[in-house]
Amino acid sequence: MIDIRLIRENPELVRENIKKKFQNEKIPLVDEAMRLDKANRAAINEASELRARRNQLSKKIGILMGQAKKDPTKAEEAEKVKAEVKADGERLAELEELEGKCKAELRAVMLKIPQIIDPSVPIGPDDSHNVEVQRFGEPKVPEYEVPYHTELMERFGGIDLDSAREVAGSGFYYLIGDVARLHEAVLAYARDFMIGKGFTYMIPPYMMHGAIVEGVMSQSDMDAMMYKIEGEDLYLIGTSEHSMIGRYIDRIIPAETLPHTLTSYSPCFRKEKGSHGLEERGVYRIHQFEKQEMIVVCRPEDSMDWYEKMWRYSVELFRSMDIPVRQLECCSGDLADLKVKSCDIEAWSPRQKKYFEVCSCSNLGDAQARRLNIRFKDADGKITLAHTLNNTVAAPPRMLIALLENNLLEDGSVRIPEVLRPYMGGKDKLEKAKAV
RNA sequence: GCGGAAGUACCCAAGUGGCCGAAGGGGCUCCCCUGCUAAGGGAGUAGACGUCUAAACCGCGUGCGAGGGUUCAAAUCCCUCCUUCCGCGCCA
Repeated sequence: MIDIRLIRENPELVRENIKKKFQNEKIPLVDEAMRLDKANRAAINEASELRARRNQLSKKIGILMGQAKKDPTKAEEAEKVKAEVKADGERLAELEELEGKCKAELRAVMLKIPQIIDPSVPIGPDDSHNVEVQRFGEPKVPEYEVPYHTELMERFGGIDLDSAREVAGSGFYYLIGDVARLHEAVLAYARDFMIGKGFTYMIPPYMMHGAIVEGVMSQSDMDAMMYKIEGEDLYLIGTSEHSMIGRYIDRIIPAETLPHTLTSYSPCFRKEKGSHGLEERGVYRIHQFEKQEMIVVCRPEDSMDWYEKMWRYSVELFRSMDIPVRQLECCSGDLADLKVKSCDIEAWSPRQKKYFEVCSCSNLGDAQARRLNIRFKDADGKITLAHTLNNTVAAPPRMLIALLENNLLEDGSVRIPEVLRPYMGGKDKLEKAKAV
């Protein structure tokens, strides 16, 4: 969401930005926004004049009513003034309705106009134009065969999808034994890794009210992703970002506490409406998974530095588990409307011989903050919109795929990266285990 | 979940329809006095948002937990919801 003042002052810049994002159909929205903004302000002005008049006259009535106790003629006078105020009532009600309508329509339009992207963002219409920026680690393909991840997990007696389907449907899993333990080990390690970077660990609510959901996501995302609790005003979170950022709605943060660098754990629940390809079987795309996330709320001038730091943390984390990764920058057309700049960290899959997404790092600039009214206040009293960023630290079910594939040994066992061993009771290998 | 009480500015708190954007106190900021560790006097102290403006000040509008309603007029009356506290119940 951009500042309406930017449209008032520099509509051409906003149109150019829309073109860069290959959303030409949205260009008329700029004029639409200007029109609504103008109508809105006209209504506000007329309505507040009427209100001012009403306030004045009402005060006068009050005085007359007081005097009427001694002088009955004043009561008549008061009645006259009452009639006067009442006469304006209809017009005022009309204007108030108009005001509400314009405001709502304007917001709807503004929500569709994309955030101004960073000049460094590569221009391209869709994800095929995303740009590989850099690789970290050697993407190796072993001589021996690398099986599908579910098969690997089954080898260690670590997964039961059949029962999960029966109990909860497709898109759920039972993780078992060492695989389940490894899953938690990754989370615990990721948590401690971020704490080591100075982030504050947080466990947020896993459910939230509809009003917060509407604040943190678009209606279409909401329909496609969110599970609602029947009969209650509660939704299951799709990522801890939802309740972590929701925490800041309508807040004025004391500037001296910035930046807020947080790392949150939560289960995530997603409907995942849409097609599931062959490569999305197993634990790749599921309705329930767990994730360690990083969230930064900072001053505008610091957000690009944080963006750089954040994606590098992901790279460092994955490299410490011997997983080759690359940084893939989102091009303009693939960049979500709220984002100023974003990149994915993709892990190497020796089986598919390609990289796949494991982390998504985004700088939302002030777009999310404007939408949710997240501001900070300096010592001199100046209030400014904050910048917000988020990035995945680790989402184990999916990243377990990369972990297993990249650490698979020729004998069919999986080496446990050293950093995870303390969380695995010192174990250094996953070995064949019987199913339970 | 049931019953009871409450929600007013940084904090405490008065205020049951009209000179109330809100008494009083504490705290904080500034000034004065006095000086020896604490006391006296005075002034200031909604923030925020919208609008107006080139911008700011000013003005105007909104604002007393949130949202509706009644009324010429709502902190005050009515309805719904939320939160907190105290009992009881239930429960990891």
